[in-house]
Amino acid sequence: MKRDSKLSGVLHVLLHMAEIDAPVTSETLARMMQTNPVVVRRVMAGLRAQGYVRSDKGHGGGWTLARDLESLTLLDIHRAIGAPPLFAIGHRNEAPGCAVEAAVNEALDSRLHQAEALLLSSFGEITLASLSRNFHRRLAERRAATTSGDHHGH
Amino acid sequence: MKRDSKLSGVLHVLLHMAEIDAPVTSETLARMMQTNPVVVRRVMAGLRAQGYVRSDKGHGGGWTLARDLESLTLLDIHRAIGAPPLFAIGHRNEAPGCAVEAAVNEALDSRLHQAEALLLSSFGEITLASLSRNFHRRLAERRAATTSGDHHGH
DNA sequence: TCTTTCGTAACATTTGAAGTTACATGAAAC
DNA sequence: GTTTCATGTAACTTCAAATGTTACGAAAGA
Repeated sequence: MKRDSKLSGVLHVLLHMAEIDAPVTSETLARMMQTNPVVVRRVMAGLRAQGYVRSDKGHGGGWTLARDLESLTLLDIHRAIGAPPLFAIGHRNEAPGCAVEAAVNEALDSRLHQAEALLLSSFGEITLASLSRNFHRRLAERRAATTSGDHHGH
Repeated sequence: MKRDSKLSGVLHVLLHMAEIDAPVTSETLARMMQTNPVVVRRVMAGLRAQGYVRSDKGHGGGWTLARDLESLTLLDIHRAIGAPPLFAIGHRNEAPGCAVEAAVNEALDSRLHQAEALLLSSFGEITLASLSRNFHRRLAERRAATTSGDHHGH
């Protein structure tokens, strides 16, 4: 079972867009995500439908953030890309005539739903802005490490 | 992304075996799980390796429970079938040179791990015996409903 | 009008799970 | 002992879903 990395890919792209502050083409984003422009458009379409990003055609066109990162959470993004199933496990038949099946499904489903609720609510608490801050902190650390390695430290 | 239903399938099978109290062939189990005998053997092999079930060849052979259902939890079963990934989402590259990627991965992974821990621990609290009790309760209810429908109620 | 860029349908590729076949091994029945 | 029933397992095939690709249309600016 292959893992869906749409969410992670989109987040990656959005954070990069926040750094650039000018329309970015699908072509460029595709290179960042190591994928294809068409795939980018496909997934970004969901974000546009929610008004999180804008797309413009023609010269100088491309994708632009339409919202403050502070106002966007992982949950928003997850929903915008179609709220794909979070879990890799589940049960087989939805309408079990078998009482054993029903008992198993009930037990599994209740725990799965509980875990899902927790996960989604934690997604709701993470803003893209906080991810961006985390990113900048890393950049700074990385720069500091490099500088000291170059014997330019104090 | 297709959902893995091994866990649910195996639970189904184990509960049925508990009812039968005689060796059950892969053939029979396969019919219960609506699959193929070889697939059954494949997944049951993991349970046998843990000593949860026994298999015997030849006439009158088949699969037998080797443990009290009270001593088995969903977590045990999950591990016995190879502890397949619980989540359908994840990130792309494990070794990100990109600081954005690192920030995104950290945020996602930490929440995912947290949710996973919760889910696994809840699996650890559900015994197969409790599932079996749930199953018998359902049977009784179903029987009661049928009886009253047949005008045999008091 | 020509180039750029998105929009999207249709098709191709890939990948991993699941299913299948085939044959070997071992145990009980006869 | 040999026949039948059952598991063990490797190898192969099939299938489904995700992803990638091609192709062409629409809109916007140069």
